[in-house]
Amino acid sequence: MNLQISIQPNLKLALRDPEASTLGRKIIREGIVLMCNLGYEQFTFKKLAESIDSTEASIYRYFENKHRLLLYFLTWYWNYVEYQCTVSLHNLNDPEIKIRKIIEILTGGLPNWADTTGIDKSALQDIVIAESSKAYLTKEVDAINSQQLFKPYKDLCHHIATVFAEYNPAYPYPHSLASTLMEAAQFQPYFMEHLPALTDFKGEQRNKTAVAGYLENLVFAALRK
Amino acid sequence: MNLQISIQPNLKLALRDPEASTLGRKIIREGIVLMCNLGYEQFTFKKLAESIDSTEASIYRYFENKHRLLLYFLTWYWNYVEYQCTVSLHNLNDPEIKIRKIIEILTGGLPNWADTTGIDKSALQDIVIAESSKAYLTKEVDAINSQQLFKPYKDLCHHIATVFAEYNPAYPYPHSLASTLMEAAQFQPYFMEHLPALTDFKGEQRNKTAVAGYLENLVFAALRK
DNA sequence: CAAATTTGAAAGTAATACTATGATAACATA
DNA sequence: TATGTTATCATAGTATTACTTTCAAATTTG
Repeated sequence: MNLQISIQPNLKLALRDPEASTLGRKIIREGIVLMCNLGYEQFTFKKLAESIDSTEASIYRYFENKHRLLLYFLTWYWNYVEYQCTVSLHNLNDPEIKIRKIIEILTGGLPNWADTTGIDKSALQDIVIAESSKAYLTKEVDAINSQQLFKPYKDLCHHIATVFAEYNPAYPYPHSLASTLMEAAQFQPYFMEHLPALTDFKGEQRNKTAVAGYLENLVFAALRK
Repeated sequence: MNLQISIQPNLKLALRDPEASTLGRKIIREGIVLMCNLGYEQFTFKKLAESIDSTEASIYRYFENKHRLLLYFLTWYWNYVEYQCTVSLHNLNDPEIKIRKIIEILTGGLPNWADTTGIDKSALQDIVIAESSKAYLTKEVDAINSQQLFKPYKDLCHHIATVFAEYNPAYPYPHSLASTLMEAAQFQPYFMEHLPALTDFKGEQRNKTAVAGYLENLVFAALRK
């Protein structure tokens, strides 16, 4: 059996569906690698055009600007995480185990399991860690939000909050705890690598397991009945 | 008695001390208001020059680029918060009360108490909320860090972690909890305003007290002995 | 095969992020 | 008060970014 899953970000994000053409797919796949390497600020459509042997104008036919392309990447990622959560939690009843699973998914990097997409998940995860905040920390946030473009992120947050409520229905802040968890799962590994003074993870344990330990401790403490 | 406090960001941040001249002080004071209004991306030295009736070139004699200016603003802010914590915690013995005070300071906005600086603290706080992450989420992070330019932020984090350790010496993640707290104290009010689905704070309670309640609950739960 | 669509190639524009230079104003010292 | 120093202004200039436009060639689709 070959499970074909297709992760399709909101169509409003792109001017035309990039998964429907060779050029479009190259924009996404090379774009992820290039943005990961250069960082959002240094990344330009011109550089991407060069690296895929195409032109700036052609890329502009797919995406209005690089902020939309970033949103497309992030949407892809959050849809993928949501999908992973849905699959992983499917047969589980115990909310405690569900929460552990969620934290594992959020911190664990994406398994390349069943990957037929050709998307470099590890590069994508690096983009999510380093550039996510730039998606919403902009003066355009309200305009973007009113187009529902943050829906996958909000849906995942709500999904997690629902599991928290299942674990402890009396806890008053499930959504805030979920968004704090999602943010911390990005920031703590980044701090661990670049600003270790902001964490308690020492050099030798530079692995995601340590972060997961901290987050589990935090979440279960907060939710304790 | 007139307490004169002077908050001086790291000198390496500026090419010449902006507090030592009229123009320099205008760059800081108007710069804060303008960056708050336009957001980091739309803010330019040219626009700032126009709004203070000076020239781009003159501003470049004070700051290498706008990222340094942002760092200067943030450093000012974190030094100020550190100072406030030092003063507020001075006569307190009970670590529980200290923690409540810290959360109040982190979420409460800056009182304009004893203000002789002419700096718009409320605009500065908006910059901290919306633009802080852009200070370190850049490919230059390691270079900047090696110049000690994140020291005030790291010092405050360590200060808070120390109070956590005082409250519960056995807690294994005081620094990560401190950085998570500092980040959440910025993000939750931002989410409350722009992406309320990521929080549990409803429209009518759009005040910082609600966020403080969530953060106290979270921190004390994590630190529970 | 014809028509429609996509892409490439090239050029152009406005704004950004600087750098350079010479003139003038302010200021400090002798 | 004269003189040297430094800060600021005014202007101009460069390279890059973030796009837009146009037209021809290639490709896809009906």
